[in-house]
Amino acid sequence: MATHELFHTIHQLSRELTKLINQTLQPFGLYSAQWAVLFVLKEEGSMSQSDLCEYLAVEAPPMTRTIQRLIKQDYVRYTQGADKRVKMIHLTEKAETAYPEWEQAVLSANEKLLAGMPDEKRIVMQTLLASWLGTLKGVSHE
Amino acid sequence: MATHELFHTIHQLSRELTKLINQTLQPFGLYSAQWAVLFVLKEEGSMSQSDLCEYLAVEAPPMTRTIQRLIKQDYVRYTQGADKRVKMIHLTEKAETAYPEWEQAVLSANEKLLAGMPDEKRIVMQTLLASWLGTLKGVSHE
DNA sequence: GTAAAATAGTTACCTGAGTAACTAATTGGG
DNA sequence: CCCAATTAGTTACTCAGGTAACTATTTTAC
Repeated sequence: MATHELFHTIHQLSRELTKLINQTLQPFGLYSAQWAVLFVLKEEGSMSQSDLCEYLAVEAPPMTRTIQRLIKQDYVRYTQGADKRVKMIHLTEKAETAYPEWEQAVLSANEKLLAGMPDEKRIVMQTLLASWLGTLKGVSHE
Repeated sequence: MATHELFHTIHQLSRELTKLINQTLQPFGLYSAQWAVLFVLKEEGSMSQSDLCEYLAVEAPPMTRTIQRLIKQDYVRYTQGADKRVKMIHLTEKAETAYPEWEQAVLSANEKLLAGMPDEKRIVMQTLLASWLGTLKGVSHE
């Protein structure tokens, strides 16, 4: 039973997807981790940094770094909430303006990545993977 | 069509799997990337570094680093081939001796990671993922 | 037979993510 | 009310992977 093959396939897929998304974003000076944040902020509006972490299932330190880079590029800003510990993150005008172009590039890349995969298969896969991830997250908390 | 959700699930799975394998290997002072190399060398015997790269679908520089760490721990050694550019990598006695213990730990971890996943589903998933990866690798070469 | 192209590995530097240890602010218990 | 515990975020350091540029060999082509 070659379980390691399954794991290896998943790692490779993850790397391959990131690589191709990064290639897509390169003309805009963005990277995949930044795009994930921009995407969530566009969907959800203003969010605290820890909410972003939870949403994207990432620890706090990588999020700090990603946001600092986005701030440097003036795509994101924060405002202090009533709770002075919290940084509420939101998109800048500059990001809102550029967003549609980014989105179109990413959407068309996604399409290419899934070309030749019938919706039916995609949904089966997504369902299986999501349920597996769910049980895994349980395992690690024991 | 939430394709980003599928991608996000795969990234998370990849990270979660690595995390749990690293936890399993920690008592032995090993990391997942090192284990992958040790496993292949055990299966295949002596291999050149570039063959290892190809087999594990990893670029040369990470492989150099992983092997250098394994050499430092005296789990691996290289001998120069007829072609002086090539380094043939092989396990040391020390690694051969310790291997069964490592293997058992990893196998039992793998079982835990797949607990609750019927073989049938696992195979469907593996098949879908592998065929997707295959087409993806084609896309990036265009 | 030698100069150019290809190949194996390394070095330097980058993204992405993790843990541990820290600071600053807030909440709760006595 | 005030001190302890918790929470939000940062800093420092690590692993895993990637690209670009390099060295040292080996092939290939002329």
